[in-house]
Amino acid sequence: MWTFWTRGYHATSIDDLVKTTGVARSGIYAEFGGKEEAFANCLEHYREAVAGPAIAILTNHESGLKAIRAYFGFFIERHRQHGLPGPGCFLANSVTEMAPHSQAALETASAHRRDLQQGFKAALCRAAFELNSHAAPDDLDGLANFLAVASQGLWSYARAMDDIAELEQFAREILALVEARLSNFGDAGDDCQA
Amino acid sequence: MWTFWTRGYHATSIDDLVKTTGVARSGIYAEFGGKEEAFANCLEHYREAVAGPAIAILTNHESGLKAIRAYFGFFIERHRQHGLPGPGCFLANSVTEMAPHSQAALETASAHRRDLQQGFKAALCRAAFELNSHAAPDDLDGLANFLAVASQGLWSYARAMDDIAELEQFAREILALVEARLSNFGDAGDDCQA
DNA sequence: ATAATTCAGGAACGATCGTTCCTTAATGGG
DNA sequence: CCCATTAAGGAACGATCGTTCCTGAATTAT
Repeated sequence: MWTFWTRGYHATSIDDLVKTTGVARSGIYAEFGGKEEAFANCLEHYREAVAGPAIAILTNHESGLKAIRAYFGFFIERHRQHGLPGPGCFLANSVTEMAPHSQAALETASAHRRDLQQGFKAALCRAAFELNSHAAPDDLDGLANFLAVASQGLWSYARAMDDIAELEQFAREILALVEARLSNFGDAGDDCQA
Repeated sequence: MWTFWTRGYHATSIDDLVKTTGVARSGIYAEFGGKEEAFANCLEHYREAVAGPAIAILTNHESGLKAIRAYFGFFIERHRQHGLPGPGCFLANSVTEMAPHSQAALETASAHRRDLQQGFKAALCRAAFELNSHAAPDDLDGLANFLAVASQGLWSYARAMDDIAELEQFAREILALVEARLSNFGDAGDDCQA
């Protein structure tokens, strides 16, 4: 999976897979059936083993705000350990490379985006309660969508950056924006006119 | 350029270029020297002919807020005309595909990111003045960085979406977030403690 | 009108691609 | 101890890759 993840589909040859995995040529075809199916398999495995646990952070914490902070903290910590530039998000990379020519990759990625958006939505609901925010459900949907886009953007940027401090600043800025917006909803009926 | 843009570097063959551009095989090598150089040339051309004018929107409007709104409006309008899924941002696509293995693509893209960030910064300075915001220069840097990341995320998402209304919602949410944060700075010394 | 020059178009090269198939070493049942 | 079964390792296939080179038609200068 790592090879597909870092190099992408087209830039990875069967020879590369043989060398990096140790599995013999025939083994790859016996187990998966070919390059395309092996790639799809890796994409699914990534969703379960990498993306899934990351999204689970959003639902594991009781506090919504802490959950969102923990999600971005996990992101930063991961890149602090592995170093920059990172491999990015395998799903996002694949969509960029394959879409709009591969329907399968597109569907897998949109399923992932839905999961991520729902995770953020659930955390935001709790956060809005904690902050006594008067945000409407539609507002939280919009915020959740935004957080999904922003976090995907962060993952993508991590593939092309070499300064972890800059990445941290981005993450902090996103958190500050969301908190400001949430409290903006909360104050909406009190002292603001918008 | 369009072929490289939509399909990416590795998935585009010289045959594809011959068929889509009409230029003969030898012409491509006579004019550019090879596939890699042709790709680099397209990347530079994209920066000048596509990314440049888009960034110029941010500096052309006198009003900072209008400039930022116009930038995202241009983005939406472009995708409304061309239809979804769009080709994404050629520079961002290339970074995702080539980084971290191609230093050249990485440098071109980071130069683009700097341009975009500076464009947003200039517009934000004017916007902060318009709104009587008390945001510090560092705050505006952070906001500009955020806007750069978010707009890149939007371009990337446009490559994998088919509903323009959803794209519009994302753009509106980003604008709302930035405006909320700007006015949050403005109120910082008045009735908030953060 | 003729000769020199240019450049599009395509044939052909070696390398590498994804895939298939055959050989061979390891394993388990008789 | 011997044979049937399995799976790994690598040779080899046609197709396609990026690149080079050659041919022939169009153009320009003399």
